[in-house]
Amino acid sequence: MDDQVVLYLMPHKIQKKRYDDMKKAAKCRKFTIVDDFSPEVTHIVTEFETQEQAVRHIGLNTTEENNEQSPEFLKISWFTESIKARKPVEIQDHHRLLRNTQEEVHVEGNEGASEPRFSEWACQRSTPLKHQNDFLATQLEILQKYAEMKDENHDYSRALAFRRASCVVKSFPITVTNVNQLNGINHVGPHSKRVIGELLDGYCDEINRIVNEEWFEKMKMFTGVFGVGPSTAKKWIERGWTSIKDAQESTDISKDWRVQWGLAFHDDLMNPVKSNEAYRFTEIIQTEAEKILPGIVVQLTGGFRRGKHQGHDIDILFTHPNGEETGFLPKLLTRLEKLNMVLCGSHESSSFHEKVLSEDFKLTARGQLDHFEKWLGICKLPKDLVSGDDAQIPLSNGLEKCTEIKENVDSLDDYEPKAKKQRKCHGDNSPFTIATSERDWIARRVDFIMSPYSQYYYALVGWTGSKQFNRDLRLYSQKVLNRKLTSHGFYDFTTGKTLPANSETEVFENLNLQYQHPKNRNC
DNA sequence: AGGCTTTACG
DNA sequence: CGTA
DNA sequence: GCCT
Repeated sequence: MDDQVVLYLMPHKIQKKRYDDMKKAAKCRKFTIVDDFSPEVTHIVTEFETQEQAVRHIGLNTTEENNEQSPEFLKISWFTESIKARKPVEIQDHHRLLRNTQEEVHVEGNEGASEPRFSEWACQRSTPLKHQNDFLATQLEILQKYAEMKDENHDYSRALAFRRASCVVKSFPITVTNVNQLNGINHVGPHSKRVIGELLDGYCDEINRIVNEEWFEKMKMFTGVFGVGPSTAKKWIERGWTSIKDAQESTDISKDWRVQWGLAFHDDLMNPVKSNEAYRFTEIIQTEAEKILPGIVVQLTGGFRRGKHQGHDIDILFTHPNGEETGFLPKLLTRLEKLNMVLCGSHESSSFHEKVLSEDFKLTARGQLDHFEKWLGICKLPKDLVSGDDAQIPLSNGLEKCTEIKENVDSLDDYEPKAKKQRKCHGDNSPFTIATSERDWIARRVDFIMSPYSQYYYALVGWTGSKQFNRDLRLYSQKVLNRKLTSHGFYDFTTGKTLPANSETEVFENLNLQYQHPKNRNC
């Protein structure tokens, strides 16, 4: 009897250390325990609550093949009792997992009926752009930013804690009027509670002091420059600089192209990109992209995909269903340069390839690896394409203008020298000269990302964000599922394989999460 | 006490 | 270090 | 800072 027991302990929802200890304990007691699921397995032990959840995460559809001797699905309690008894104990009903007769809706010690419990994971909650606690969220994020900027010792992690508290109030279903409404909610601890309480009373000294701190103002200002992070900002403050102008007038400044252009076009780049502008730019890109590579998928991502009305840059993700993506981005950039829409930027290739994950060797042949590329830069967008502060401006306005530009440049195509001259023009003139010259365009931060089709939906989730939503998704994936989520895929440590996804919905299904619409990922 | 997303590129 |  |  005993030797017929083949144990499979599912790693999901178990912390790695505890999981290893449990396996060790089983081996010590001479249990037959396997690392991966296989048809010989007779006893599956898991932290999942229902058999259906467990089956989903075993991956293979095992249920079909061995009806005759289907394995037992057991709770951890059976495992611990068996460890204590030093032999597999008799299986009783309370050891078995629940069966999902109907999806979800098992109210667990929660009052009321349908009110879903407030999840500890932000990726399991809906976090809309417009929510019930704008003021509190904004204030908590001041504490977050301040901690991030100080970053003495481990302030970066304290910053995270404030951000999580902010995310809680952002997805809280009602306006918080009393701190006690947050009792028992994860991620809102004593410090955040104290702050919220004071804010509700009308005065919070801690926040008041921060917003009145000159250092904080300067840090916000300097880190607002493209290419300038906390470290550079601190150096500038130490030099006694108090305005962007001080940095612009300095002769001793970083030669990093981002800082150079970021300073020169600071005014343009501080001017928020409006959603209409982003949509129109995407259409232009779509038109050009299709000429270069028919069938290409062009997707506006970032905050605009989450329904934001303004943002600081435009993120566009590309893919091609037939895997013909190699070399596309350079061609697109050449085309945009001819259209006189490129100010500056840099290509970034990636060594990432599925083979790097599954096999343990690095390809050195660049051409083989350039499947996933990025371009980060600054584009020139016609001002009248931008000026649509009125949402009712017909789309054709922008597109006509675009066509006009294209025609002009098409005629230039035959005049190689002229085209070269144009490009050189930017090389000869300093960013500052260009910025102050008469011009009918505005500088915009733009990211282009090319993803292989096999990774596309993971890239889509990753590039749609928000940043906090991604952090939470990935942490959830690691802690709950023992799997690694990136914008390249969803990787199972135990099997060494990535799970494919053919839609954004499938990404969430793979994660065993309720689908969240992009507009509800504004954590 | 240890962990906090991801992790390569320029 | 800064960016994504 | 907050959670495990």
